[in-house]
Amino acid sequence: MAKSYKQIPLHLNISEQIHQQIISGDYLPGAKLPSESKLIEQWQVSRITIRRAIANLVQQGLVATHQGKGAFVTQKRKVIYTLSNPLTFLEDDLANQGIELSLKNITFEPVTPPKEVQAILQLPLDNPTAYLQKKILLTDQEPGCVDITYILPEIGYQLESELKQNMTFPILELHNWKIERVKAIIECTNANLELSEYLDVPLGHPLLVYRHTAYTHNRPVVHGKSISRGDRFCYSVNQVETAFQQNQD
Amino acid sequence: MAKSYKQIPLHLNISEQIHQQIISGDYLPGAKLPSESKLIEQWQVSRITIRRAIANLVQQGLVATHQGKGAFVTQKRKVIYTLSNPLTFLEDDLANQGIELSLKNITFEPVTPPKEVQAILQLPLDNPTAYLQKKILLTDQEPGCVDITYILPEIGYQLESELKQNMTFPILELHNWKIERVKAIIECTNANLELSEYLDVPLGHPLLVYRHTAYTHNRPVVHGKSISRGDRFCYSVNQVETAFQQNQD
DNA sequence: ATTTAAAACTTGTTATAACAAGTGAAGTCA
DNA sequence: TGACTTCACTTGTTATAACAAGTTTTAAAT
Repeated sequence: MAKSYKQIPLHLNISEQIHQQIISGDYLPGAKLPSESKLIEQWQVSRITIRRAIANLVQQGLVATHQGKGAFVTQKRKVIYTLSNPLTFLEDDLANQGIELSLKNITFEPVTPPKEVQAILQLPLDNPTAYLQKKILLTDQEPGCVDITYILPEIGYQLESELKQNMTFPILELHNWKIERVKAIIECTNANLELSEYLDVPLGHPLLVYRHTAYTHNRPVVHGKSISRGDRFCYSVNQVETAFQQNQD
Repeated sequence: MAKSYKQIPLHLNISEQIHQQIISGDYLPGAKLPSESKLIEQWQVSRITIRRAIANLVQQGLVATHQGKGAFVTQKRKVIYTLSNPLTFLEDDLANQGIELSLKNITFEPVTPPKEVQAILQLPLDNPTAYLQKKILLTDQEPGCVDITYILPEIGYQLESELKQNMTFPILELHNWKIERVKAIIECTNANLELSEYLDVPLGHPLLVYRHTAYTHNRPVVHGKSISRGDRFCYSVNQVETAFQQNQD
């Protein structure tokens, strides 16, 4: 029979207690939690409740489950993106942290972008075409970031082969498209189906989004977003008082 | 009887289709989805599957549920934090966007901070005390951000009443603690129990974290984190080429 | 007419049950 | 020995059922 419940649901109670056990070191990072059947035995509740409790922990990023294997405490060492000069944005940064960076191209094709993107890139109304590139950044062989970028057609056509194998900004820099300004928005979301497959994370996993537009001679050249695993990445900012007077516009 | 399932689970199929309906405008922001019983009728599946499908949408931030009322499509208009001068960090920023800012103090007390914080604030080893402040920032009367900050004891003692009612940085500035540099990390997580109560969001809701340390004359004065609702806030950055040569250190 | 109480919605929690499917170890056959 | 199969163990999906608890509408009582 279904039992009554008061203020705090059972599944929450259980997940909070396991949470405490993880924090206190009863389960170290990488360790395997007891199997569902053992937890059912231990807590004397139904499987649905245990599963809900574990789902809570997964949602909080403390635990990751693998079908057929078990539930494991996640170990988080975050990769730091430094928000200073956009050109050194990634490669040097990651190299300094001893992280191997590789790249996998998913899509590279001319498309008609959505209205907002057409406006941002100032595409001609009679032929609003741009190259759409999707690529996955792998850090230490694991997918960590999806990059979805719209590129001006002349650039995309000219640099296709290089853009497919390298980071965008350095390649532009190499070919006389000097990036002088980047406007960016940092936000967070949860993984949808497409992203969860690209990044190998469960649906709803927290993700960091870096939406950017890069300018050369006050002309937008690329616009897109980089979506990183929130459990593995973060952004670093240095705000200096003097920057206030200098970058006023 | 339980039916077989192939690659794509039913609940995912359903949530993706509802997702499409939301995107295509069948359900506008703020609109109410059909009730669970109607969706069960519509899709000819069990309640547990419909609930799982809706849970997926909630997890992705597309839908919010209210017991006794229903499930509603969320309407997102994000508040923008500009990462330029830390002093104007919030108040001016939000005022420009026509957003009313108010503040609710939760905690203000002297504590012995954790080891990492002691080191960052360079507290004396024989008496490692600092003020711990927790406050909630409300934008347009709704809780949007939790601020958890450790403050040097002399500052906390002197400015207690003012810090309880105002933003931290402007108050410090007013009293000869000129903030010259802020080191910050931006990351994202999902809401745990404490944060979900403070911010009035479901467990696992995506959150933006701004971890910062502020310096006066190369001395750390405050260290803490601001945790904002990921569905309502984002950070804006302007990366300018010239900034590279100037802020080298 | 206003207030109160009941009823009819809604979503939230929990239990039991069965089958699907990934993983790894033990055992079988060549 | 080596490749294959089988089995036991794991988590994943779905169904049915009952009760808890907010919310709104309706009906009753004053």
